[in-house]
Amino acid sequence: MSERQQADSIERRSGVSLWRQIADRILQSIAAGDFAENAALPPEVALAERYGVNRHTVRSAISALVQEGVLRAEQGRGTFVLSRKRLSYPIGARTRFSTGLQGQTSERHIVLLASSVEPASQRVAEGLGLARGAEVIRLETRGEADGRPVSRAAGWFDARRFVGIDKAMAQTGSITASLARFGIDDYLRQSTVLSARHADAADLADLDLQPGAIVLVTVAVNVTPDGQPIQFSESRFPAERVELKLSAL
Amino acid sequence: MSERQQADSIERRSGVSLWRQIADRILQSIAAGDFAENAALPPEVALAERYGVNRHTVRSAISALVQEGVLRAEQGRGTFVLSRKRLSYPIGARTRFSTGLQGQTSERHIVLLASSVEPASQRVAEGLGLARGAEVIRLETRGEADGRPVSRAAGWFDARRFVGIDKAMAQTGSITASLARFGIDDYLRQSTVLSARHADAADLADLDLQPGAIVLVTVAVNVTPDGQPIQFSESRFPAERVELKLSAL
DNA sequence: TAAATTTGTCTATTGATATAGACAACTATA
DNA sequence: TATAGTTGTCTATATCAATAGACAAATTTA
Repeated sequence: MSERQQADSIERRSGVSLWRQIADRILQSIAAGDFAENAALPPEVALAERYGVNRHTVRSAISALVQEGVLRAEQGRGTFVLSRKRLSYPIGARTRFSTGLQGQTSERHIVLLASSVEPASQRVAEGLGLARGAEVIRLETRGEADGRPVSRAAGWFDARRFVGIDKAMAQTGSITASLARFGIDDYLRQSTVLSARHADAADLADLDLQPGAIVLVTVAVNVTPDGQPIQFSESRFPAERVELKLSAL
Repeated sequence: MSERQQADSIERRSGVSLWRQIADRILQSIAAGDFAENAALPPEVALAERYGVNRHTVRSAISALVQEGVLRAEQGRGTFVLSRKRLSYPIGARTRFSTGLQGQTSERHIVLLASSVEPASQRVAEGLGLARGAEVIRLETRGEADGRPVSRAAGWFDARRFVGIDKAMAQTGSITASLARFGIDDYLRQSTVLSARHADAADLADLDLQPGAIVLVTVAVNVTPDGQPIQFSESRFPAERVELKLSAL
């Protein structure tokens, strides 16, 4: 955002409090690289002037970001960027969790939170090419990198074809490895629909977000190389920690 | 979102007012197809109960959406969806504006808002493979569909190679047609980085949004079939009106 | 026509948000 | 060791957001 002016004005009586808007701006600034690692933010009075608000309002914004682990404030010294760069999450024909984040983080893994068998809803059935109401297995997972949640996904699989995939997932911690047990060595992403919205209560808990945060939502279908649908998924990413990099589709 | 519970609870003292959160939910519901065209929303008391808030809070949310042109309230009858489905904006190797939206809208076009010559910033230079500070032409455009803004983009081109592309764009109203004048019959999308954030003051004005809205941001590079970069762009989409569909090829 | 349903308006009260000013506490530096 | 610069805490006040209740106005249905 280096070309655009740092938005001069902030919207009042908008439904979004000023401190949250300012916190968003600061996050954007950091993500845009306006501050070096461990650099000091401008002093509170300067920020207050820049955004045209009271110093206390800036303090509210900063304290939210401190709580979030993005900033560290030291009395007498200043407020410093703890530099949490946004992860660049690749999406392409062969989207995989751990391979995609290689090099960006030292540690990453998927946790299986829950699994269940349920009748397929309309859109799941459509995505998987099953009859509505057919039994599907749902896996609820969370992706973590360096101890911070970076994704929260629900994946649906044909229950008749993938009996026990929940246990495989629990053991291996990998969708790819689990599918391999069913003879699927390769799969491709057929389609991805992407949207964004405010985090709801579930997102806040799942992704360890502060209220008012934004989540990126992808709805995708994975297929075998010959076009047979095997997985329907809805994933949510915290927009403040993740960007999606669309590569060679 | 048919599988997920209609968010049980709403976040309080979050920096985002309850009425805005509820307005967001209603928009999601509509986009998810929970209401048919011209269908009536549940009555205010029912919505209040569902979201666990006072009826007046629901009314604030509804009045914001009425102002936005999404709903129409009629005393004694109910509140009706004016059905503005989200456009599905395709992104793939051959992303074009007007072809992509075919069939979804009756009318669509790009307006050239401004153009200028400027030295390339760091990221523009990198994207176009030029030296930092090299002269580039910037085109500011807005995409409209059925009279509503659906995108707002800045595109940068090598000023030495594309002399007069601003005039071509003004005449043709099409990037593709303008590039054709420079002998470029085909181009591909090399990379796209996607993020989301709250709309800033400029977004609100450019995209005719209400404060608190969310914008999807893509930063992309277009190249000729032999890999020569020709365009660097940053586009912003109103998340409430647009979803991005990532298509293979 | 009467009753039920639904949106619209009004008053009142409480808590969160934002502004304002003053001063304490801590740090770096001249 | 002063001094300037910075974050932390406190009090006070005004405005916005949310709740609560009552009733009016319009529409649909029995």
